[in-house]
Amino acid sequence: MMIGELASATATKVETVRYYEKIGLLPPPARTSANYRSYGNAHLGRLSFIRRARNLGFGLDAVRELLRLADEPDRPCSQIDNIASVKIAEIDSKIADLKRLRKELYELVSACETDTVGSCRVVEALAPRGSHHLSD
Amino acid sequence: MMIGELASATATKVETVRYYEKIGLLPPPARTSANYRSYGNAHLGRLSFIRRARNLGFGLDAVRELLRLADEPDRPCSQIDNIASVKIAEIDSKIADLKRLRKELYELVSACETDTVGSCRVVEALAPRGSHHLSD
DNA sequence: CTTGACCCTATAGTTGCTACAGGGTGTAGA
DNA sequence: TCTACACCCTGTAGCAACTATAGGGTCAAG
Repeated sequence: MMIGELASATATKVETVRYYEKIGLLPPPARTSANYRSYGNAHLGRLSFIRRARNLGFGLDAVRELLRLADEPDRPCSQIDNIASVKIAEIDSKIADLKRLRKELYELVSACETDTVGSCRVVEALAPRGSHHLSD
Repeated sequence: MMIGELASATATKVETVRYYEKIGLLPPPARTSANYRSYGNAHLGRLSFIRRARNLGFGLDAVRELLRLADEPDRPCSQIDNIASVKIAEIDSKIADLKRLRKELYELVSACETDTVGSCRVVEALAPRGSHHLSD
């Protein structure tokens, strides 16, 4: 399989595949006589893994760690669970943040419909406590 | 107020304050005879605004836009509401994404507690459909 | 009078890609 | 056979939004 085929099979850009190789996430494949990269199913599997983990919000370092663990099938699953659990906690806190945010923004938008910026609650709310305008 | 004081008052790093000045988000303050930046309450207000907006998930361009609008108190509030409404929609979709993610991760973690990586659901789930190990 | 905490500028590094620039390869049509 | 075109190669520069480093200046306290 050539790089373009691998890329489209995993919804990845060609440049990203080469980038993953450069940073050591994807092993260098064999080359054809024309120096083209030639991939097999192992590469497809590994790249799919990487892309799925990335979509789940893991950073490249976490992906590297997951791959390292996944490559040693005798390790206890709990090590992988630990990484995933940390990620869940992160996600929970992000969700909480976003909900607070949403509530704040929603209240601001519904509180002013015809006013001018001078009395806009959005602006007031973003200014520091006790202040009423940015140029105070 | 010196830069360090301003920074700690707004939970910002000193370098970030200087960075905001460099990209034109924060107006250049007066300087002392020793060429130190000297900030007043207007700067504190503006930086608080920026940090709060950033924490609310606005990108620097959106912050710039909000500041521009906030600086002209006669504009209709609806222009700011529009920006906020778009942001609310973005937040809703981010929350939905994160919830999906959380559910997936949670199911994986609760499905395997004592197994080894070889049969770990996390690894299987990350691998492409139909495959059972990365080096297939 | 020197130590230490602060300040200054300018530049390079970070993460995770993405986009050139400047070339080579391989196949299909005129 | 020529040539147009899609694909491949390497290497480097750019994006957001900072963060860190190098190499210096300033100032109050001991």
